[in-house]
Amino acid sequence: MSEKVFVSAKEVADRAGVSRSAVSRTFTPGASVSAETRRRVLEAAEALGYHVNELARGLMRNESGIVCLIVSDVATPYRSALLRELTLLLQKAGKVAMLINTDRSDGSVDRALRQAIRYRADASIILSGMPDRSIAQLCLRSGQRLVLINRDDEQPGPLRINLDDYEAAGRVVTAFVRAGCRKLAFANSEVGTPSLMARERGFVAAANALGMEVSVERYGWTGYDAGKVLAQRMLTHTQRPDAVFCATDLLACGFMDAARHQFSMSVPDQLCIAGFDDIEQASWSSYNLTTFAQPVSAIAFKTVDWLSRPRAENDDAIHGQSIGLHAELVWRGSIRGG
Amino acid sequence: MSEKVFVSAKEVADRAGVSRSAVSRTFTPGASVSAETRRRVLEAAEALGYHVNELARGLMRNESGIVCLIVSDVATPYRSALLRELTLLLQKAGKVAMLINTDRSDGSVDRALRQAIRYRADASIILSGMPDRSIAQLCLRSGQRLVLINRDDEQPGPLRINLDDYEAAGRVVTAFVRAGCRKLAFANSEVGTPSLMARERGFVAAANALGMEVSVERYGWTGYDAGKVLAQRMLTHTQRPDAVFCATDLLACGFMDAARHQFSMSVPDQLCIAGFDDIEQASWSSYNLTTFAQPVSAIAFKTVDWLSRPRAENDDAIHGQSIGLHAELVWRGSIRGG
DNA sequence: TTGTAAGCGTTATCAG
DNA sequence: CTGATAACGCTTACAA
Repeated sequence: MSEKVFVSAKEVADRAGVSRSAVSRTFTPGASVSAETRRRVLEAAEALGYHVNELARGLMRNESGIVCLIVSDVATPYRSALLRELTLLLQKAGKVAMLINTDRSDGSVDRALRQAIRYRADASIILSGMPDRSIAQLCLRSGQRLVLINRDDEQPGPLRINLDDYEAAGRVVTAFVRAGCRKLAFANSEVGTPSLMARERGFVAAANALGMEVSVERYGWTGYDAGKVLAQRMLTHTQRPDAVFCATDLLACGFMDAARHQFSMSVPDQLCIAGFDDIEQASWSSYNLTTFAQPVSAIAFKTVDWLSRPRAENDDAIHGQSIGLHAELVWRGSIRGG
Repeated sequence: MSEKVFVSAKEVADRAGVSRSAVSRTFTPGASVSAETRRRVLEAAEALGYHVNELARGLMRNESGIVCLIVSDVATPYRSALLRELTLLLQKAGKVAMLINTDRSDGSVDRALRQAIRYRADASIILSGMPDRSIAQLCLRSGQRLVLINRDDEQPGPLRINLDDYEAAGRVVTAFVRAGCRKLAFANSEVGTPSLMARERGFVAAANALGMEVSVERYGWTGYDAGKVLAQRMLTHTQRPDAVFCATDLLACGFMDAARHQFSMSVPDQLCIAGFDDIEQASWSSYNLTTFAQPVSAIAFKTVDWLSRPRAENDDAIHGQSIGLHAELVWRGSIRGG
């Protein structure tokens, strides 16, 4: 027993003694129904436990209300924070989020986009990875909207939101120099996404402009463990750095822990550290990390706002629209002399 | 321009010179199509960029492939870890996850379940909050499957997965006593969910059984900040505890930071601390927290496994099925003498 | 193996 | 304001 049996509009209509169109109209926001009909329909619906079938509605309206969130590393502080904001705003806008985890296997962003198409998602938001050009084009041709968050600005997609990683990284050089640091280092992961590389390039360039060399090291993924390993490598050099900019807060936490607990260095006295993302842990008093804040709310707001707007207005489908957001430096205690 | 125009099976059929049923059959796993027809359909589909419309398919099959994840505090380490496992396994099982964030406003679990019904979800997995009995019954009556993770065991739902919170909490008393602690304390939040309260009761009961009193304090939400506040309150008592069990790792991290940085206490020498959840940060060397591991993978596995199984087999819809999972104590450095 | 036709639960159109 | 009727894109007997 217990097959899936949902009650349909016809049953409600029968019970309320009206036509099925009347039922449909009752549940369509801007439709004309008399108060009396409406009342009777609502009553019958309540009694029967009727709920509009969004699948059928989507079929007719050619608009599913579904927005796909394509993301890897969901359990990471920054990603999950962005996820929280996005789902919240999407819901407020009457949309529903379909979450596609691209953690395992390669080319899974493409698979995710294909799934978005199969479910006739109104839009896809890509938080991780890069879609293949052809599949992205297919999405756009199908009339699906695409948002790329912190992806390469070269990637196709009608809305691209990017941070000023390069410039931000430059600003931290100034901070280090002001703190009296001379031997700068950059700790990066090997994943080499555009944002990460932009931070590295920006940091190195700004340092070079001041006539300083930067020792760069890359290892592993962008997590805590990689930060520890990076510290082990970089702090055993003959020339120990006195300031290190980590491409990510997670890296910074790992780096700091290793510096303190394995090399007995004091932060920020012997070593200044900066990170990027402003994850919650950066503010925990064990770390108290100076870092750049990802404007999570702003990113989510811009995204959903753009999605909620009518099509015609932003139909820059060929070139795409690019929004640049600013990463604010959050001063805490890991750089001397805030 | 750029209305949503997806290519339909009819167009593929026309191009391939076959009937539309042939197309349908080609994309239905166990259907009989000749190799030649199949090839031509696939070719046409590829050329046109055709993708099955899951909305329409769901309408016919009465099975959407959608599973709703109802959750609050997504950005929290434990929750996001569970989310990661669930989405991954669901995808592997050919399902797709719809994420409903219940952070804001009350009664939103009910709203979420209603949405699950509207999208004809095959199942809903509830990670936070409690559904109203009536709406839960409606889901079940509609043939939607319900899974409750770490909710009250009294709640309705055919699959309930729960931890042995009560017993686990008892085991930490033993650990504290073995470490020579005499003044036990329990730091809890005010949210009072069943799991949290079970930990508190289990801890107090086990301590009482050994003739020890426990000072219990409750404050705020289950986060880091609340942990700090709890420490400030509990460590200014005339009778300072020498061991504290925090209902959550997040609370424990906050508590530990406050104890060290504001009260200059050393952990575990002057104060033993235990937490619950085994979030990633618990293993970071600044905390090195002894804690209970949430069996995240097991939870996700049990859930998806149950969902993948045919209906008849587990149609214990009235009583529901209850799975008890064990929380393993992870020994680290925050209790003396591991 | 194939095509034809009916039907899934909606909404949109169009008379009344 | 209301009710018939025709889509929407798909699956699935049923018949060939």
